[in-house]
Amino acid sequence: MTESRYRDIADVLEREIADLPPGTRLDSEHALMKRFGVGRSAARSAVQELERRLRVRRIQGSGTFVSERIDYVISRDRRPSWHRTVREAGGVPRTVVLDHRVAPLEPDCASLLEVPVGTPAHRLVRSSYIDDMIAAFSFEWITHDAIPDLSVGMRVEESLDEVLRQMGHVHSVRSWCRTASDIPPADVQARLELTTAVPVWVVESVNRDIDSGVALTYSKSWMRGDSVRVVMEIGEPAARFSVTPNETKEVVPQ
Amino acid sequence: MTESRYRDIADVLEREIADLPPGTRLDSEHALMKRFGVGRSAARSAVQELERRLRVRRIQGSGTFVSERIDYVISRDRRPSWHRTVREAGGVPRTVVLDHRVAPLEPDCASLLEVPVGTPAHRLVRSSYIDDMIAAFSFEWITHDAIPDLSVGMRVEESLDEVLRQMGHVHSVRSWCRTASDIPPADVQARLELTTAVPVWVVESVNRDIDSGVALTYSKSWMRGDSVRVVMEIGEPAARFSVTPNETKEVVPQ
DNA sequence: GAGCATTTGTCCGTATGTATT
DNA sequence: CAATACATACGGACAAATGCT
Repeated sequence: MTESRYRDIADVLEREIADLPPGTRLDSEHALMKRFGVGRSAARSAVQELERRLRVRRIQGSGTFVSERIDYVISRDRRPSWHRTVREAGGVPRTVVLDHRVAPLEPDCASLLEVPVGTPAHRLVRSSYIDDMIAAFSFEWITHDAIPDLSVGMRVEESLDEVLRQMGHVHSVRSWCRTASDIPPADVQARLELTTAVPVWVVESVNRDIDSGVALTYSKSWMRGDSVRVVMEIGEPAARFSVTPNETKEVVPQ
Repeated sequence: MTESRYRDIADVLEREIADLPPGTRLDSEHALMKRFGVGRSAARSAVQELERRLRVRRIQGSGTFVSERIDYVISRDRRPSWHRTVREAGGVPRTVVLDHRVAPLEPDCASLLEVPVGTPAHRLVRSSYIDDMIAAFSFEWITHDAIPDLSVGMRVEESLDEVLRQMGHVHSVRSWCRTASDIPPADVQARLELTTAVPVWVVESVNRDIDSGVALTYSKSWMRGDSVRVVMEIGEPAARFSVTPNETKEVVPQ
């Protein structure tokens, strides 16, 4: 492969920031120029390389910051809760309601929630953060029957899963889920504060009450790849196999 | 957001190549400079933007080519066959065996295949292509019981699923699967002919015989994001919902 | 194999624009 | 308003990989 100074610099920086807490600011491009004795382009390429590796995110006018990337494991038996998942990974979750209204369900949502088209349901639009860094953007539909006064609950508790438990007296579990990765549409890209077109996670999910089996919520979320690593599992649990497919012990032959 | 000429150029080119067959070569950077009346950096940035959008892949010394991106849908009821999936998407699949040996199973694989540690099994290392463009790289372990003379079958048929059907007389189905997206280790990155560190799919799968329930194969594959869009589904099928989570009808409020 | 043109990859210096603090 | 930091862009140069003669 082609030699490159910027890759060396990126490797050095990657090792350095490995132990730094998320949100820590890196040296500016100008500082890197002086430190490594290179021009602007090499210094800039190095930091962009780290951005491609999902190690940092850059904000114009502000700086380059160590990113926080948590595992978001989706399987039949895990609670469908953003807040819970983030906290278990050691991050501080936060969710902001951008819009909340009660509206009749469109055909797509209605069929997934197994109610007649036009049935009124809560419609939430929210942004989610990890350690105050934007991580996800989502639409959520919650059947009106599950919890008529959703807004009351959402004022004291950010986790939808928790609100449904405490005020709706239902325990939601994932009954269906579809995950992919894609270039988001421009509006979603803007919501995720992405300045360039990169793949993000698309997670759709239908949750039901564990006891009655009644469909409660349908959600469609976009998640930044540098915030979460979505891991999706189907079938019987992986016996004694490690959960992280990160480490590769196998060596490529020849 | 920041204005940029290169984004405009990228948009123009993206529309132009939308209808071109995969593998078609784009204009060189030099040609784009003259055509759009910009310098090299702007022309180059435009093509790199298309690369980030997974629309093209670039090969040093050769050129920039329209990429082929197929849907790879993983669910309980779909056949675990690369060749079948690619062909259904209109692409031409090809697989090359890099290494084939019979070796005793390590603990991890043995437990997933539910046989004693050290049981001999076939170990395949293969590269897979779509329209002669590298798309995937995988390790596969096949229990020796399922098909003792695997190499004979692999000489006439590239699809492992087909070989097992025709020579092993077993019909494999996915019993467990885990999918994620990650920056690959350097050796895998090289195998995928990636010159920069970008996220790729990691798909692990255990397949069993549909009749006896006996575990047949365990595989770990890496797939380029600009070759396949992995879609994974758990739970009951999505009713009348479209399979592609691409189109976003919802409008972001305010 | 050697040589050559083409194409992308890396890097420099410099300048200006834009967003944040 | 000023300073800082990232974003875009120009022109030039050389390196490395590819493909063809």
